[in-house]
Amino acid sequence: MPRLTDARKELRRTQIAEAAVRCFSRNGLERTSIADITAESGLSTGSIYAHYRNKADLVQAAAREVLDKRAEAIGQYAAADVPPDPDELLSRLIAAIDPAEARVGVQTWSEATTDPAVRDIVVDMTDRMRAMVHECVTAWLVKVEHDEPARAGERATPIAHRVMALYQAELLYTAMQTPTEGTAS
Amino acid sequence: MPRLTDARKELRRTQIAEAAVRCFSRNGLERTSIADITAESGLSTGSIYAHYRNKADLVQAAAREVLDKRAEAIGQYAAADVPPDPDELLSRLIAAIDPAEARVGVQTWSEATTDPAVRDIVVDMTDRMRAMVHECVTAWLVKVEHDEPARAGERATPIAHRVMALYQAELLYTAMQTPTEGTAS
DNA sequence: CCGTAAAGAGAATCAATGTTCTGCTTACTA
DNA sequence: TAGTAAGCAGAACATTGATTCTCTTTACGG
Repeated sequence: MPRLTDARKELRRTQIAEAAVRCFSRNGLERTSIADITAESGLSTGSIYAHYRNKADLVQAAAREVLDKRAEAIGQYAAADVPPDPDELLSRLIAAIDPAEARVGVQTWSEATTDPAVRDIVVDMTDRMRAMVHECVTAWLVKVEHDEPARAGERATPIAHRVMALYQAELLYTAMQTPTEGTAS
Repeated sequence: MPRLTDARKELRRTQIAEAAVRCFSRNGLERTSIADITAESGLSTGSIYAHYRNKADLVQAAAREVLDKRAEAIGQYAAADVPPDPDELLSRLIAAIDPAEARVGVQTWSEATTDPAVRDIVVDMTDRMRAMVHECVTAWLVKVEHDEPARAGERATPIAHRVMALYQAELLYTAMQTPTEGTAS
């Protein structure tokens, strides 16, 4: 059967999703038309609908895209040999924030307040990120502060909560600055 | 000249703005039509356009409405005789969060990422709120911790920053829960 | 190397919605 | 208390934009 090979198909999907993220970052979720994404991706209407059921589907893909990338950044630190202390972890996370993605991230939060599908994605991703931060903090407590693992896990919970909260607040601040940042491709 | 007295006019404006906030809370900024607000407010299309230039204007009014109400809550604590310590302040602020307004608040953040007018409102309000928290923390440092005023103001800055950040994060969590909460009038 | 069925382009459709317009009603002023 | 200009209702309009349809092109399997 002569359809696109899976790899190529996935490539097109991310090509479209990335174009969508750029558009969303510029104009917001609802104010980007399919035509905008068409233009930004260099493809056509029909092509986009061949890869995504509809616009909502694309929004969800964009949400996953952005959140996934952020989760990835956290995961790296959790696996480090010498885990950073919470303050250091936080400032590294903050340093890794990309303004364009911050904007789409905040837009995603907004969408999550009314769209259950997006809400599930955001909640799930947030939980995963918090778990990773928790893991990282636990590792730090064990390796650097020499806590017992059990006690470390317990103590890590409120710390992870705070780190996440401060991180999200910073994301918000970043999204607020530089409202129309030209993201030339 | 037979126009509505200023008080009555202002009443209609808030009546419309409050209806708008309820609609936004349910369906989001872009997915509420003027017709929805018409129905929710019990008025008509023409009437709404007699009080607000257009939908963007209404969104800005709603943003001010929600943010103002939050700022008000903070202001009370700052003026208290026995200022609460930062932790106490934070938990009181959190306790005062209303889910419906939290949702609209988050939607407002999202709008601010692309609409300069809304952005200005949000940034301005956030700055004002942070200033109030700063004032409250300073008062606490002076009255309870017996710092000198100058030093207190300095020490209060990072604390106020954290309190605001944690508060905003909590607002986000609240907005995430209970996606479709029926707000019967 | 072909044949085929999907990918892709772009016009056409069709619903939704912001805004305006036309009268009727009412609240204020004189 | 009467006149008037605004408030207000609701239909009409125009535009926008998501989705669908048709046709052409292309990439893969045999």
